[in-house]
Parts: sequence; C-alpha cells; structure tokens
Amino acid sequence: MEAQFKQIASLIGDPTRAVIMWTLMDGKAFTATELAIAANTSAPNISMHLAKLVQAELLSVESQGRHRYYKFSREEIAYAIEAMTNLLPAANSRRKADSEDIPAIKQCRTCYDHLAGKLGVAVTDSMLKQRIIIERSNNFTLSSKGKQWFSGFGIDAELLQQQRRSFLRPCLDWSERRYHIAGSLAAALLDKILFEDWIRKSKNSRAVVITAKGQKSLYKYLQIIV
Amino acid sequence: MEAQFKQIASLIGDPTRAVIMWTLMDGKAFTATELAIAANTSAPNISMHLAKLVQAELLSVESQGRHRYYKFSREEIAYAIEAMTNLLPAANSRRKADSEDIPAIKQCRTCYDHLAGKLGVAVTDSMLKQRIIIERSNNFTLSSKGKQWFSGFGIDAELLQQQRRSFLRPCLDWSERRYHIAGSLAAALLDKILFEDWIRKSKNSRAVVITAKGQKSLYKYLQIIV
DNA sequence: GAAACACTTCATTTTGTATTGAACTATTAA
DNA sequence: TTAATAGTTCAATACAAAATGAAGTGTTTC
Repeated sequence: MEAQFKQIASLIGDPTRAVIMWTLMDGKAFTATELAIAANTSAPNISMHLAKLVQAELLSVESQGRHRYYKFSREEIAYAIEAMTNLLPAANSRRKADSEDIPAIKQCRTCYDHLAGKLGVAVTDSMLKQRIIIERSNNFTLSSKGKQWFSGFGIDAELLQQQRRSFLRPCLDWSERRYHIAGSLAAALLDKILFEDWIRKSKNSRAVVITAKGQKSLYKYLQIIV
Repeated sequence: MEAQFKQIASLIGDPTRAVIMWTLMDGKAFTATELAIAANTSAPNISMHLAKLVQAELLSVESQGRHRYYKFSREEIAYAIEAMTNLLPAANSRRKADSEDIPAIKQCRTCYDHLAGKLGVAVTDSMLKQRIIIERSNNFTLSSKGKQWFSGFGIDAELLQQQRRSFLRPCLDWSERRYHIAGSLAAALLDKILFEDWIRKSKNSRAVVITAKGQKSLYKYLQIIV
C-alpha cells in the first residue's frame, strides 16, 4: 500500500504532470496540444506524461477525429488536487510578494466545477447572511428558504440531494483563505449563471469575467456589489 | 500560483518524502531516525528531506533533548494525503493481486486521528443503523439520539461541535472503498476507545489490534461482532 | 570528562526520469 | 493524392535532485 502511495505521489509530483492536473482543474477536457502549451513543453513529452496518467487511471481520454481529449477520470481526482492546492498559501505566506500574481484569477474563477475566488466567497457569504445556507461546524446545509431560493432559480435542490455525489460542502479558497460552496449544488449554480450569461469563462484560464447582466443580477439576487 | 502548485506537488512527489507523509498519517510525531527506518534510508538523507518539508511548512519540528520530533504542521496536510490515498485503489484494481497486502492493516487501523479499515467502516455502519448518525447526500449529521449515545460515552458532542475544526465528515476508506466517520467526533471516539483499552496501536504501523475487552464492548455498544 | 547517541551539514557521486529529436500513424484539408 | 495537422513511439541524451560518506554540533549517559 505504501508502495502504491509512493506511485501516486510521484505521478502527481512531476512538475509537468502537476501543471497538467492544475490545468484540468478547469473541469473541461483538453487536447494534448493544449496541455503541451499550458505546460510549456514539447508534444512528445506531453504525450509521454499523459500516457502515464491515463495508465494510472487518473485521466481518461476520448478520441474525436485527430484530437484526443484528456480529462480527470473521476471527481475524486479533482478533490485531491484541490486538497493539495489548499496546502499552498501558508507555505508561501512568507515569500516575496508574488510576482506572478494575476489579480483576475483571484477575483473570480472556477474551481473544477464551481465558482471560487472573491466572487465564490462573496456568493457564499451572501447565502449565509440570507440564511439560504446554514453553517455549522465546518459544514453547510441548505435551509428550506434556500430550497425555495434555488427553486426560483430553476435548480431543483431536492433532486440534486438524492444523487450519489456530494451535494453541498465547503471548499477552502486558496486566494481568499475562506470557504466557498462546492458540491453538486454549487456546480448547478455555476452552470446556471454561465447559461444566463452572468459570467463568461476566459480562454485557457480558470478566470471568469462578470458581465453587465451579471453585475445587476448578482446585486438583485444576492446583494453583491461587484 | 501554478508554480507554487508545482512546488507542493514535487515536494510530496518524491518517493522518500511520500513515505514520510504516509508514516506521519499515524497522527503522532516521529523522530528523524524513526522516519529514516520507515523510509529505509540513511540519516543524512532523511534529514535533507525533512528540512525541505519543514521549510515548506508542511511539517513542524519540536526538539526534545537530542531528539527532534516531526509531525504535520496542520490538519489540512493530513486531509490532502488522505485525498491522494483515495485515488489509489481504482488505479491499481487491475494490477496483480497485491503481494504486499497486509491483512492486519485492512482489518483495523487508524487514519490520522480516527479509526479506519474494516472496523472503522463497521462502526460507521452500526451508527447509521442505530441512527446515532444520519447520512444525507454524502454528509453525516449527529442525531439527538446520537448526542446522548456519545454523552453516555463521556464525549461532549455539543462542545466539539462548537470548535472551529470539522466535527463530523465522511472519509473514504481505501481498503474498503466505503465511508467511515472522520472529524473531531471521530477523533474523540478513537481517543476514548484507546483510553478504555478496546484497541491497542501496534508499534511502527497504523494497524491496531482489538483487545478482549474491546471485543465485548464493541458488541455491547455497537452490536459489532469482531 | 569521555563515549555513545541523535541529528545535521557539506562536498561528491550517482541515478532515475524527464526531455529531445527523428521517424511513424492517423485524420483532415486542399 | 498530396500536404498539413494531431498525436504517438522509440532511442539517445541531459540534468536535477537524491543518495552517500566524512565531518561537525549538541545532548545524554556512564
């Protein structure tokens, strides 16, 4: 077992593979070439690394014509990467002020399948304030008022709650050092506000931008001033 | 940020350091020599690796005379290692039947600060059956009956619930592929049953053995037949 | 106070594995 | 049918980082 853990650790541990995993936290599937660009390496090299990750069943591939799309094979992978990400800020708090610090990604971004960054935390704060969700000993639950709120939003919380996957859980934000909501409910919310064009994903980055419509709606529904 | 993630990944990724982290999942502090034995390497080498982990604030050291005790600097580290551990079974399901498979550690072991393995899952199952805890969409909550049960056990659940740290959460068991309870409540339970001598930790391993007293008590309180 | 122990530091060597370049397959476009 | 694109495979190379061995610090024990 220890040997197997070593294997997984060194699998994620390689810098190039770490970037692959980091990039895939976007939630969508990437082609080998896209990942090569993200990791700033050659095609043969990325191919080798992807092969290793697929063989270990950390990633899955899907061929579409001459493209091969890579993504996490299952949700747990994203959870693990997320957990590793959370180890970071404290480790670097004393370092030089980050030169690579991109404000955009701190403001508003996605975390695998849900909203994170300043906006993610703001949404969560507002929901707590309005008692849409209730916090208790590091756990969130949806209130009955919350069920109505989501329902008015076109999201059937009851239905999501019946599913096997995690419904609502706190996720520590690496830039804010505060919790935002994750789980199927948070994923459904992200889907919805993307569909409604409140926010738009930027290309090749997890950063998202808030539209004018989003600005208005975020104030209306959640009293968030962007 | 990506660069920092790379750093953390390669920090955990080295085989020797992976063993260090794995060993520390025991929850207690280890000396450099103990870790050198666990990782099967030399004193200078383990010292170098430990220095790196401490510098990254993944571990903390405490000097006691000529011994230096190393442990996780914070709870999140254990969570991340745990999350990584859970990626394993699927990754190896197709492999040769594990030759290194030690039954003892599958039966009953600790997972950082709480009970895991077959016994951990059995305890959780029994608690669910008795409605001491309630499961809902991948989350456990303590029932009022449960509060009494723990109280009768000398554990003040209310008090634990007020603390900042996670109170009760599911933790996926790598050997059983099923959930067992984790969080401060599960940690308090482990403390209690260790104190009551139901189980005993074995040296240099996360495996625990069930005592005769434990066998009786597990049946009495949780209807578990060992 | 000397010896044994626990651990670290430094300079050197080793080694595992990532990377590179060339050649190859398969798909799409012209 | 040819050319371009997307990706993989293989053998050779390069390199960063781990391991080693000798020497040093501080602590306990006899």
